[in-house]
This record gives sequence, C-alpha cells and structure tokens, in this order.
Amino acid sequence: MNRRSVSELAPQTLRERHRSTTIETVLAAAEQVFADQGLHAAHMGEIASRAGVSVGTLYNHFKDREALLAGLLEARRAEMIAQLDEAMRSAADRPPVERLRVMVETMLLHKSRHRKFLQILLQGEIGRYENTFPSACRMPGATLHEIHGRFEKVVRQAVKDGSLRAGIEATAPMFLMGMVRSLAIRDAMREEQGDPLADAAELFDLFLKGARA
Amino acid sequence: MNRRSVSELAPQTLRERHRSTTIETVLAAAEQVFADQGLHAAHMGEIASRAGVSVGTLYNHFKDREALLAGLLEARRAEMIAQLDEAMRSAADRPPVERLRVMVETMLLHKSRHRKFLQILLQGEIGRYENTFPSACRMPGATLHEIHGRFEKVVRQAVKDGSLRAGIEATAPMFLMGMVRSLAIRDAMREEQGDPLADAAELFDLFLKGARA
Amino acid sequence: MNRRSVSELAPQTLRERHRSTTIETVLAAAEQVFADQGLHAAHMGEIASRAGVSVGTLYNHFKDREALLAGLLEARRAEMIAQLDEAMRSAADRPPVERLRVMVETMLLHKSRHRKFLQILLQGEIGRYENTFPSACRMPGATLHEIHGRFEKVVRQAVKDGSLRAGIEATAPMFLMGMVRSLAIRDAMREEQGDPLADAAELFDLFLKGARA
Amino acid sequence: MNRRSVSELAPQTLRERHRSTTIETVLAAAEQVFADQGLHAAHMGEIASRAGVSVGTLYNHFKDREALLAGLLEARRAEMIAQLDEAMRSAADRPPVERLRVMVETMLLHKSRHRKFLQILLQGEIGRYENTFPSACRMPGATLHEIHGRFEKVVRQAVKDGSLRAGIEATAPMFLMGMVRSLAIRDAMREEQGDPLADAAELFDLFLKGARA
DNA sequence: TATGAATGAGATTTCATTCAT
DNA sequence: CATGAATGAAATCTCATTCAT
Repeated sequence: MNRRSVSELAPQTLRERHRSTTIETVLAAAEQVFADQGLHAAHMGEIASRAGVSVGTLYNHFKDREALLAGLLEARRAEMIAQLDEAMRSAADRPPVERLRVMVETMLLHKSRHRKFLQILLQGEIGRYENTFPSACRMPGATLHEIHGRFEKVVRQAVKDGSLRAGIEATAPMFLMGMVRSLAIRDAMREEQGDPLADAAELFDLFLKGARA
Repeated sequence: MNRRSVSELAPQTLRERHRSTTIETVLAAAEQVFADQGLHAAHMGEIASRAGVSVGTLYNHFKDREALLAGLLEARRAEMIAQLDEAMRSAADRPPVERLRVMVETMLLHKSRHRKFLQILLQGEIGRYENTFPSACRMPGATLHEIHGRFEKVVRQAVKDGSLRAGIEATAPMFLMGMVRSLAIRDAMREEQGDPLADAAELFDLFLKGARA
Repeated sequence: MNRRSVSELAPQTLRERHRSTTIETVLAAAEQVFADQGLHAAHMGEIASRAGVSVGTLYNHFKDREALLAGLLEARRAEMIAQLDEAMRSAADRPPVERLRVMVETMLLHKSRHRKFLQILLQGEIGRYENTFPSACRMPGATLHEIHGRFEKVVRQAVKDGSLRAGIEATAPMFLMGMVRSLAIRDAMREEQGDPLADAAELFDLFLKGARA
Repeated sequence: MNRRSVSELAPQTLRERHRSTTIETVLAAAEQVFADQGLHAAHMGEIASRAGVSVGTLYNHFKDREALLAGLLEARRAEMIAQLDEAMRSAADRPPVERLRVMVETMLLHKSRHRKFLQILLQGEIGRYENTFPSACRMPGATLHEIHGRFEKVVRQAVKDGSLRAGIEATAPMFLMGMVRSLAIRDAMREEQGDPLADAAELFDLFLKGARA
C-alpha cells in the first residue's frame, strides 16, 4: 500500500463514514419530528435544528422534504419487515399458531420502541397526504400490505393444519392488525407504554378463544 | 298581517334559518375537505369555495380555523354518540351480547356514511396536532373514551350475566374498537365500502368464538 | 333601478376599479424593477415594496413570478405594436419610404419613454432565461418577429415602387432594427436620452444613402 | 541534469502548466454556462461540474463568482481586441474602407465561434447587473468603447481620404456595430449560424451604398 | 352579514462561499 | 492545491386572518 492509495482511500472512507453518520442523525431527528408533530407540521428547520445541522445539509442528502420522509419511512419499514421475517425464521419449526403469536409479539415489541412511527405505518391516514407527498404516501399502504400478506400466509397454514377454523383466512389478518393498532393508539392516548408481551398474550388469547364464556 | 310585519318577523326567522343553513353547509364542506386533504392541508379557501361562500363568511361563524375543526368534530361526535345511544335504547330489552352486536353494527353503519371522518375520530393521529389544534385535538380522544365507556358498560353486563367470560372487561372494548377501525382502514385503502352488516357479522363472530378450530 | 341592483352593482364596480388600479400599480413597479435590476434580480419583494403593496398581493393577481413578467411583457408589447400600427395607419397615404421613416421614428419615440424595456424586447438576451421563464421568454422573440414583419412588408412595397433597390428585402428590416437597437444601447451606456427625431433622421439618412462619399 | 533538478524544476513547470490548464478549462466551462444560462443563472456548481473540477477549485483560482465572470470577460475581450488589432495590422496597407470591411469581417468571424459571448459583450444588457457584478459589468461597456474607438478611427481616415462622406464620423461606428449585433441576435433566435463572410458582404454593401434604388 | 383583496409571517428550497480533510 | 459537505442568507410562494365596502 503506497501513499497514493492511502491518500485516495482513507479520506474517502472518512468522508463516507461522516456522510452516513450525518444521514442517520438526520433520519433520527426526522423520525422524532415527524412523530411528534405529524407529517405536515414536520418543518425542515425543526428537523435540521434537532439534528444539529443547517437546513442546507438536509438538502445535500435529500432532494426535498418528500424524499426525506420517503427515506425515513423506507428505513423504518425495512427495519420492521426485517424484524418480522427474522422472528418468523427463528420460529420456523414451531406450529403455525405459535408463529402467529410470535408475529404479534414482534409487532408489539417494535411498537414499544417506535410507537409513533408504527402509528403512521399502520394507519391509512397518510393516504390523505397524497397531494403533499405523492410518492411517500404509498409506502404505508404497501407496508400494511406486506404485513397483511405475512399474517395471511401463516393463518392459512394454521387453517390447513387444523388449528384455526376455516373461513377466517380473509379477515383474521386484518382483525389481528386492528387489535395491534388499538394497543398502539391506547399507548398514544395515555402517553405510556404497556408491557408488550403481556399485551400480546391478552390479544392472542382473545383472538384464539374468543370472548364467549 | 301586513307587509311590515312580514318584513319584521319573517326576515328574522329567515335569517336564523339562513344562518343555520349556512353553518351546516360550511360544516359539510369542511368535513369533505378535512377528510380528503387531511387536517393540515384543509385550507380555509378550499372549504369556503366548496361551501359556496367566501372566506369572510367562515370567519363570521367560526372564530378561526381551529374553532371550525372543533365545531365539526363536535357535531360529528354528537351525531355518532346519539346514534349509538339511540341504538342501545332501542335494544334495551335484548341480552347484553346482542346489544354489543348492535353497537358494532351501528358503528359500521356510521362508517359507511362518514368513513373518512370516523377515521379521524377513531385514530389517535390527531393527537399529533396538539401544536396546531390545541383544543380541537382533545375531542377525538374524548370521543374514543365515550365510545369505549359504552362498550365497557355492556361488556361488564355480559360478563355479569355469564354470556362473556370474565377477565376481558378491560381489553375487549379496546379490541372491538380496533377491529372496527381495521375495517375503516381497509375501506380507505381499497377506496370502496364493504357491506356494513356482513362486516359486523364476521367481526362479531370472530370476537365471540375466537379463531381456534 | 332598485336598491338591490345598486347594492349588487356599485360595490362590484368599485372593487373592480380598485382591482385594476392595483394591477396597474404592480405592473408599473415591476417594469421599473425588471428594467433596473434585470430579469433575474427582479425580486418579488422589491416589486411589492415599490408598488406599495405586500408580496401576497402580487400573488393575488399573478400566479407566480413568471406570470407577472409575462403580463408585463405582454402589456408593453401590445402597447408598442399598437403605436407602430397607429403610426402606420396615420401615414397610410404617404409613400412607402416615408412610412418606413415613420416606423423608425415611432420606435425611437417609444424608446425615449420605455428605453429599458425596449432593450428587453429588442434583444435576444432573454432567450437565455428559458429555464427560469419558459413561457415569458418567448415573447421578446415574438415581438421582434412582429416588428420585423411590419418593416419587411413596407420594405417590399418600397422595392416594388422603385424607391428602394431590390435584393435587400431580407436584410434591411434586420439591419434597421439593429440600428435602432444601437441607439438604445448608446443611451443605456451614457445614461442619457438622445433626441429621438434627430436620431431617426441620422439613422434613416445613413440607411437610405449609405456612407459612401 | 539529475533527478533532483528534474524534481525541482519540472514539477514547478508542470504545476504552472497544470495551473493554467485548469484555469482555461474553468474559463471554457464558465463561458458555456454563462452563455447558456444567462448571467444570473450561471451557478458555480454547474461551472465546476462542466469543468470537471470541484467548486472548491473554482475558489482556489477566483476570489468569487464575480471575479470568475470578470476573468472570463477579460479573457474574451482581450482575445477579441487582439484579433481585431491583428486584422487591422495585416490590412494596414489597404485603403481605410477596406480596413473597415476587414473589421466587420473579423467581428462576424469571431461571432461564429463565440456568438453567445459576443452577445454579452455587445449589448448593454450586462449594465443591468450592476448590483450583482459591480466591477465585471463595466467591462462590456469598456469593450464596446474600445471597438467603437477603432471603428471611429478608421471611419475618420476614410472620411479624410474622401471615400466616406463627411458627417457620419460619430454615428457610423455605432450603426455598424448595431448591424453586427443584429446578425448575432438573428443567429440567437434561429439557433443557427449564418455564413460570416456572406453576412459581412451584405452588411457592408448596405452600409456603403444605402438602400435607395 | 357577506364579500374577497390585502396582509405578512412562515415554509420550502437554492446556491455562493467556507473550511476541514 | 483539490475536494465536497456544511452553512445560512435570501428568494419564492402559501394561506390564515383581517377589514373596508
């Protein structure tokens, strides 16, 4: 390794490291602001100052406000789906109903760290931002769809192996997600997290056995 | 009755009629716009033009943008709670579980007419507008609470009379509302209404019997 | 005429009068600023304050910066072409060469009142603002073309009646306009108007007789 | 000559060569961008990337944006004046009228290579950038003046030797330059170069003989 | 009371310039 | 010297609100 290569590579590496540090700092600040203030009230100036950078820096890394939001949603969506898939992988040899329980637990664990953001991803609400964020607003719908698909697949397996009753394949995933969402909203309203595993147990218990005496 | 008296009495009545007509027209326009564009993107000019009045007229009836939103939320909240109470009253002599079913049906029927607005009322989302709408944003929470209270009351009665099992008093209302919400979001995403009564039947069936085979 | 019609018409008329007063004030301010600062440096804030209105008012009457520029160019173009046509009409019965002289005089008279603006209209320079003003920048070209067409028509008549020599139909209008432009630039450089009629006489003398001894 | 001396001398020479190469590359890029986009829309980033260097490099060679524009104008002015002077020198023994024709030809030849920039130099337009480019904007005026002076000198000689008529000394140079300018604008508008020598012939023919039949 | 033009604070975005590497 | 990310002043445009008619 000669000097040239050092002087060509090292600085690049340093800059790139610095670059991704900045991007992550910005995304973290954006998450806070988007979650605290809502999508429309998340102002670039606020994001910049929470990230400790100037507005210009935001625009060095994201074309515009929408690209920043889209980047953030994509990062969180990927993270969440990855967690879900990882959980399903590690429970691959357990019976389908147990895998379903693991999925619910995973989502509630995710909620306890990213509640506000989960709310955005779980609610169709962002659909109403179509005019302001034409591209970013497709993501929550897509995320819902991805999660729904995973739930549905496992529900079908459980129906096939006889542990869940037939006829609920279409609605059970939706209702399960609705129940998860209701916990997210409960937390939002009382500004306090519940215990994710206890919540998951109660949720899943009702889902499996129903409310009838 | 001479002309004078007409021009003295009738105009007053007419004015009052006209006044409430105007207010209702404005509220209807506001509902559309708030629902279509989201809370932040609902502009006074848009509301005025959809109502067929000028912006000035909006300010003649509502102190400011927030008061308009609060008025709208209050009107819809009252309407919805009234429907719920009316439904419960007319089912007062049926068993608690049936009254619960009627409540779910009522909410889903309401959804089929006011889906977009129900979404605002049902989701904590508006909580994130605290800065923009300090007072209006307390209403959805209050509405959720009112509905939750009514569900909880009936659930307790059903537990007491032995038709629902004990231990679900705290969570069942929340999960029922979550399941209703999931139908609202499903409709939002596919831009198409489901049949409210069929949805209610499926929802309540899963709620009562659970998913287990 | 009853009261109703008065209360319906009079206020409208007043508002409309006020409205066009405002627009004209804004256009006048815009002309000053566009001319003084150049197209890119004509800032909306500057135009607004010279017009004695707020920026918002600019946007109540013109969709955006470009629309304001386009409106201004169009107003001045129309005015100039109208003057040219009026001059030609009033000289309709004089020989073509005299009509040509009148046209040159008209343009130089126009210059003495709108020199800076004539500069914009006479020079292809605005062509380089295509990116910033995609639509407005077509106007100077179009204006040049309109003027050129009028010169060309009269030159052809003069050639036909034998007062100008053949072969110059294509270039004479362009060179005449170039000579007019050079007077506008001379004035711009020495920040002082020449006498339009004297200038016209010298210009036309050289054009007709040439420089040869 | 040993290696040391090479490494002492050659690198200096290399650096200097490299330095002027860089500067010329930058100036060429700047000419393109200033000409294509107009003075205000010529952005440092664009110039840098067309030159294949970073913005920082621009600032290593030019104090600021204005200095870069001034440098560019000066380089092109010097080049153009040099060409004019060279042409006059090589035609020193021909009669004044012929020297005048050579000057026109020289300018039109220059136009065919630097049309866009000639436009900047020939038109007072830049005068309107006084605020943005306080020093650079004096150059086109100075250049116009230099060219005008050279034309005037030769016109006077031609008047003195009887080949041009008296009385046109003050205006003929201005009108000649105006005619040259009109060809530059014609080319700008139709996005296509004319043949410089043919143009020069027509121009000069009209200038000498006039339009009269 | 209804109107809608005027207002101006505030939001997004751009871009010349700096400076640590 | 070259680099290019960071900076922040400044520009355009929006929109809730006011107020004269």
